[in-house]
Amino acid sequence: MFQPVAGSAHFPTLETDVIRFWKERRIYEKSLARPAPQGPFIFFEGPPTANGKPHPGHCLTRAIKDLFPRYRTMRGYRCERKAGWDTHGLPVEVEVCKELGIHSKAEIEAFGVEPFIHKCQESVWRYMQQWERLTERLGFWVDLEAAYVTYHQTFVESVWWSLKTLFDRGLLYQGHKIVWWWAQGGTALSSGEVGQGYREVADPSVYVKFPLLDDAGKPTDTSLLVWTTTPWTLPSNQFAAVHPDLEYSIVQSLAPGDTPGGAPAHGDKLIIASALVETIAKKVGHELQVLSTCKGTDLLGKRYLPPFDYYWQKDSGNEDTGNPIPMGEVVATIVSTGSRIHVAWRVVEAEFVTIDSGTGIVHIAPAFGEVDFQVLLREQSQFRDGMGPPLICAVASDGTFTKDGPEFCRGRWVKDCDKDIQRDLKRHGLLFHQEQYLHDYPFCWRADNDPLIQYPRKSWFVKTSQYKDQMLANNREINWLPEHIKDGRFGNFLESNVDWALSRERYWGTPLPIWVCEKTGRQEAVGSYDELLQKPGIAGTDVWLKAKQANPKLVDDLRVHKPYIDAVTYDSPFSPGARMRRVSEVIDCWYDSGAMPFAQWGYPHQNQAKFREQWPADFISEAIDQTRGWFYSQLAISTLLFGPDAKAESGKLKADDTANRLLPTAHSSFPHPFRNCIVLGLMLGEDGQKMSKSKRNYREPNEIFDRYGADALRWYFFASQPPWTTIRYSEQSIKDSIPEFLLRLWNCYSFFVIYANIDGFDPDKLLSGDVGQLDASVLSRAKSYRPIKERSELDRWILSELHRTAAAVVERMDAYDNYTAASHVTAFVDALSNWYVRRSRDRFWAADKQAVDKLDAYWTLYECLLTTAKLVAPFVPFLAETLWQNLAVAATNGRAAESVHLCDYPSGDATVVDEQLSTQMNLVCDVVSLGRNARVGAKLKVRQPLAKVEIVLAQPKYQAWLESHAGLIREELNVKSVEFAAKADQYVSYSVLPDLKKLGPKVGKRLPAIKSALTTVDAPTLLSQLESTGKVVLTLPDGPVELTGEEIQVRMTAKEGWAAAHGPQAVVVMSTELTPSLIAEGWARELVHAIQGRRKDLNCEYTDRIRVGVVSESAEIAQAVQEFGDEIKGETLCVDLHGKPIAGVTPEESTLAGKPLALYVEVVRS
RNA sequence: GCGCACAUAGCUCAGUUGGUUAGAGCGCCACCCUGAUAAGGUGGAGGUCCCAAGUUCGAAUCUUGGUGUGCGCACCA
Repeated sequence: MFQPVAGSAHFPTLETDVIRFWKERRIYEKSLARPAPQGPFIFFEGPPTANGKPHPGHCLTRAIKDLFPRYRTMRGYRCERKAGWDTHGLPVEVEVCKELGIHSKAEIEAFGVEPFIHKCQESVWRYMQQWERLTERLGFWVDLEAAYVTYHQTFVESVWWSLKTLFDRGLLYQGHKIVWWWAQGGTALSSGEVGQGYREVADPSVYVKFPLLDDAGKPTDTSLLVWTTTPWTLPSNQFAAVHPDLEYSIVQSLAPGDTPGGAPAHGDKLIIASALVETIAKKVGHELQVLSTCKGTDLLGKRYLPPFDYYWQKDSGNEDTGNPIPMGEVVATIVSTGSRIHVAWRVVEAEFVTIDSGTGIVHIAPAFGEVDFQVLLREQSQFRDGMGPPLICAVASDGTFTKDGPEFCRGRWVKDCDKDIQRDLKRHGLLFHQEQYLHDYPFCWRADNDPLIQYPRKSWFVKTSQYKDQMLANNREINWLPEHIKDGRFGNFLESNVDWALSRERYWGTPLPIWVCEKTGRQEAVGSYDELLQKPGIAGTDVWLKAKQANPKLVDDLRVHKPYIDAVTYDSPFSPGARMRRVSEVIDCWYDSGAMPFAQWGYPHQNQAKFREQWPADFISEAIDQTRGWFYSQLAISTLLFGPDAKAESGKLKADDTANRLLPTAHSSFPHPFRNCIVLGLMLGEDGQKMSKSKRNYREPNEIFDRYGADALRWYFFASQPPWTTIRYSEQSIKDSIPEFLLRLWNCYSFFVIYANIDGFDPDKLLSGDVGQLDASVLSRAKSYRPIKERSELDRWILSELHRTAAAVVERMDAYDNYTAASHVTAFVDALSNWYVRRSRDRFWAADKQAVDKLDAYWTLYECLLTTAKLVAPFVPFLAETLWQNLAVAATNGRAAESVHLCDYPSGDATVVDEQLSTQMNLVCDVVSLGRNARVGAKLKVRQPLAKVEIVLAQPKYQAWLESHAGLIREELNVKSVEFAAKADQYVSYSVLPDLKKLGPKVGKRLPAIKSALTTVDAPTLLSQLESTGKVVLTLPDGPVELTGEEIQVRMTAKEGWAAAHGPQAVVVMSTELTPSLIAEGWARELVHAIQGRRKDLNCEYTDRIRVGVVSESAEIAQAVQEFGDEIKGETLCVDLHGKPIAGVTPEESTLAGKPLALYVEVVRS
């Protein structure tokens, strides 16, 4: 017996039952324990941060991450799913700061790094419960108990190992980086944070003269004119840059009062990009007379006097003569040419110089601009190490001028000095022009009034740029979905690769495991905590021990974090008596996530075999915002660590370095660490805007689950668009997936269960022994089960569709195309519901419970439902489980597979698929649909039987087949006979069209002529020609052309005046003549309809018998009752039908055949 | 500025290697069917397939240019 099924389902309730079932029976664990003939399917979980609330976008990610592992598991793979949490980073610190009401690093230090870290560690789990609930409620099967956590000691130590490996290979180095710096808070900001803080402000815009020097180093009367909106950077000027290809003009500034030819004032011959002469002349309001022009290249190397001379005058200290030499005079040898030039304050070239604004000559202050800094690096690289220009910077990290700045500025906030600097320039005759300039400038997002400045910080880098080609090669082997990511966004991103700035001057992160000798400055990387403890003269570990003693609840993992790890020092191997101290930085938390393929296992300190087995991933998925994030961090780390170089390098390292002997070799060919990656589109809110808490443009996931259920949400994600499109969150669409799919399947299921129980179709009795997964071979053992070949066409058809669908779904799912796969499923469920079940209803209702045809119908529908449950299991795991638990488990008294998720995925039996049958059934559907269409046109409702339907086929070959389905067509269209019109000229007009696809390549340019010729020639003539000769000959202006029957198509159009409709394959004509008998039958059908309505009103059971009295003055109704009484009784389970009122029964009054009708219906109580 | 993607019905989206009359669902209107019934079916209205040029016998589809949107990168001296 099947358990009775409610007519309408409340999916959220069913789903929570299923969750409980999975939990109690440990179904996920059992699914992992299944035999896995296909081997492992490896999945990596991109760690979310539990520090923020989950939103619908996370549901999409987690749904996709569930779909494919579930699918693969059913396909015979073993897919472990280790959860993970991203726990480090600035967002966590910010959250804690908010809570504490503090902002800056100074405030954190004042609060105390130790308690701060404790708070961070606690804060990480703030929304943990919500995440876990969401994960479970969505049906994302993932092992939360075994989750890796990036702050855990084992994880940190893996990261350390990898960093040590990179350090030992010379791939981790210290350098400078120009960062957006929040001086007041003492913190660098990420580009994302900077992007949030742009605001339009008015800054001073100054045009400054840089007097050129002659060969003797004396100022000339000609100056470079440079432009800047940050006057405070001028004291740190090091170069002036021009574009080599631009034309520059030397102009005479004719200020009011000056006269051409008169003695020019000091320096007022100016060099400006020719294209900007006019613009600048207009700005200053007087003429700039062009004296001569030159190219940018002609200016290269020319020396100039910087506007402030502190550094210019400063003792360079790098000459060995003993005599002080001011920096302005320092000369060094260019390695490549051997020539000696001044190292700074000269004109250099730069491609980024434009004529969009300014003067075409750019003031270069390398300390305060990323590109400026690049110029310095390039200049430095021309000289021998240390001989080139040093980085100069007159600003301290708190944003004030140091003693290297102009006297009037020292100790003052740089932006406050702009005015005084302008005044000073003016006094020295160097200020050519000044104005206000409106532009966007970044401010700190945490302190609106603090402008950010670009500032050089010491930073640690991973030399990723050296591995660009290998990363690109690795990328080429990855299967990206959608494909364009590979060469598009991700490929481009790799192309423009720069070294990874790894360090962060923060507190809550993986500490950079580098210890520095306090005396020599030499560095050493440490690969684990144990390794550290083995160091000679180890000290400072007591700081942690004391803290733990004082507070035993402290999580042990904190021992590898700040501030405890900072306290650990040891004897320097580089200098006797010196100590090794850790650098203060932590690392970018993206490195943590990118290290997860090995760090999740604690590799190589433990689980070495596990890592080798679970690497690289077959499948990962995240949204497109992870291109620069997790996708990149994984690829970069893996390529550097496990790429072709790694093995070669490891050979050179110490033999006892176990870590390096453990590099994975089994899969060292690209791609790694992931082979297939679905890049999800961004999810936007209902309003098309980015989802944001403040806008409230989405609903909490939990509310969605409670209202519609997780399956509705999942199906919406999987089936409504390819996953990589930008998806606009739509609650209505989620809601719609219920009637469109879930409920439709549910209806088939509930229909089946209702009638199977009524008829005693009980698999428990029909099937003996082990029933396993109730697949075809098991079912075929059952009593009353007949081979498919022996069943009716309708059964064979739906089973063919079923297996065809299964095969198609598997093909698409193997290609990670859930969208197309889902659309195949939808089409099948639609066919099952709207054609198979509907067409088979009479068979299920047949009186003879043992009729072969009836049992065939049960077995067919049963197999369809069982297989569909398996097919949809990865997509809508809850509904699938609900179906399975009743159809398979309950129905066999628990002998079937415990869960649908422990079944094999159906892949379709090709021997059951009958393509021809599909085509033919489509034709029947078309014909029926056209017939209904014709009825609508003639206003003949389907309840009114008609004498006949005439069908005109475009292709006569299907006639015989359609004839064999006349019964089906008769029923659907409610007609007495089906006929095929041979001579259909009275109903149909023909036209002949070219088959463009076939004809195009053959006749090319003559196609339009043929097209029009075919419309002018009489179609019947052409057709008879075709019939007799097998071809058609057209005469065109440029000669005759011969067309075969293959190359033309005949189109039929129903003529006016008939109840007819036409489609591409057929014209269907309904006979409109009504005989008294037909009319009477029509009334009988009306009566059946009315009686059925009554039954429903009376809440009759499906099996209740009734007595009916039909009281009407209409002779037609009486006639109908008399003539079709048996039919009426049969249809309505009526045991007694007469024309009299029934005592004690309230009649239903209505009108039928134009006369009042009183309908008495009474249930027969047994 | 550069790159990637997207632009098709009121809404959400499909549209296979270029091919005849561009589809689906929802919504709207009309009708129908109904013991699966808070479903189902049929029909209708609704499209300059973002614009322009080109290739082609033929373009929603290919090419080029443009417009708009989203995202990313760079720059903002």
